[in-house]
Amino acid sequence: MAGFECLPGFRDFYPEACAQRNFLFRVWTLAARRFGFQEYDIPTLEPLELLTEKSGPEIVEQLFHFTDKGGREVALRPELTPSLARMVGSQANSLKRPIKWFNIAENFRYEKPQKGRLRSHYQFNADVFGEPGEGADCEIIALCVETLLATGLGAKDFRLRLSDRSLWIDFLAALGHEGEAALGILGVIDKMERLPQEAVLEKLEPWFGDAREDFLAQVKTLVSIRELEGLKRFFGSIVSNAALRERLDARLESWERLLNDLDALGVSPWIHIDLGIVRGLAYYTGYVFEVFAIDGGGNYVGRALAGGGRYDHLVGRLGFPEMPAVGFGMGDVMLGQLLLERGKMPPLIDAPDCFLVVGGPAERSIALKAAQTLRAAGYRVEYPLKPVGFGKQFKLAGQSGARLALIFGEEERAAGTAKLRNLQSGEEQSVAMEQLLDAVAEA
RNA sequence: GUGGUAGUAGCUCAGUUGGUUAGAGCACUGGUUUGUGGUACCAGGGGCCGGGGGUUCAAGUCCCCUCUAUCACCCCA
Repeated sequence: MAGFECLPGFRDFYPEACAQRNFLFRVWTLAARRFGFQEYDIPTLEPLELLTEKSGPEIVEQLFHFTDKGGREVALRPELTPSLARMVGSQANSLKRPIKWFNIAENFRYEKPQKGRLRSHYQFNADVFGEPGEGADCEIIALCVETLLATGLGAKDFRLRLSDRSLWIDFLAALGHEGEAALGILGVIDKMERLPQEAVLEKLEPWFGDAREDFLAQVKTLVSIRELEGLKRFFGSIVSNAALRERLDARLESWERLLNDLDALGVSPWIHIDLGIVRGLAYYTGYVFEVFAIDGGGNYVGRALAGGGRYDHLVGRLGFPEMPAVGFGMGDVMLGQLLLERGKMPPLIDAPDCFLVVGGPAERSIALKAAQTLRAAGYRVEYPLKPVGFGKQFKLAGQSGARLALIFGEEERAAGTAKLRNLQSGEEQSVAMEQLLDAVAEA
């Protein structure tokens, strides 16, 4: 315990943990590429102002920030959306649309660490810019599901809860609540799942007064709906003016197209309509979703594995041209924990292809030349770094997980050969030194 | 940032009402073993008992502070 430890909320990645992390990176990258997303990257350090612009000054308390030697207020990025908006916004008129980009990066946040939530985590982000229709939402949602499936998770491991802030906004508008009031009410609905009913009613009081119990009953009905038909019935019964009626009908048609496309893409088994999800962040404008792990009984466990949605006005609000956008983020901490818990983390043994057994000083340079030849050909080759007895070397060869042992002893040197042993089958063969590469290739 | 619980070897833990020089298993290193395997046997290295202060003849053990982890809040990438 002496000496130094990691800063709180940070992690050292020993080879096994590093291999697991890189496994996630690989899965994320390959999934994004299959969907035609291009990788981009942004700086780790950003001007403080860029980050407060989006989230307000309160976020400063949750940032690693300081003044640099040039007197600039800077901060480690807590997320990449503002930087991404800058990149996209700066080139808004010259980038070919739809813009489909992804990134894997370390993000930082100064807050009390907890399980599944550290001060540094890696996050996979994928976004589509420049396409306002639900086709972009569909692509994002499908990518999110396919990415999780590519990690090895299955039908009974997770569920994507799909909601729609646009429907909520229209619903609240029909009840006479718009703008700030609507956002405040959505904030309460976001917490509804975790709060006792009395607390929820109390929070609703400012907007609904004595009608709050009726409103809550309506909300409960809405969030329990799991079928599109149910949504249609619910919103069909809402009393509203003609303009609102038209918006609601158009939105429900968008839902229909979205669900059809998701079905065609094969991901509908994971999609659960659930208007209980509204996302805490105020900038979401349309479809929003969160992915949760589920246990054997279908109950949600832990924090969200991923979350995202549409944010059509954020780029504009940051001072760039208006640009519709939809995206999601997925962190390494929760996902890694889940894979380990469910036994879905693949064994990531970094075994060499060949382990060289070296007789004595006279054989050593022969063995090392062979090592060089094999390594140059792309094989992973190891040998003992110091003189070790034969018996011990075979033990090491077995422990290393290597497929082949190549034996360079006195007898072999005399015959101008090496002995090639298959460590699984135990079969051995002598090969002339000049045949070694071919023999290894065939073995 | 607020509250609950915990901290002994790299890991999992034992350590009696406070009482000699702090233990086990696993892991690691070496040996048995200079020509054939992950076994077995033997040996070894490794601990400011999280840190600091206090009580006591005596503290891993009791008290206070602090750090760290974890859980619940707050908040959310």
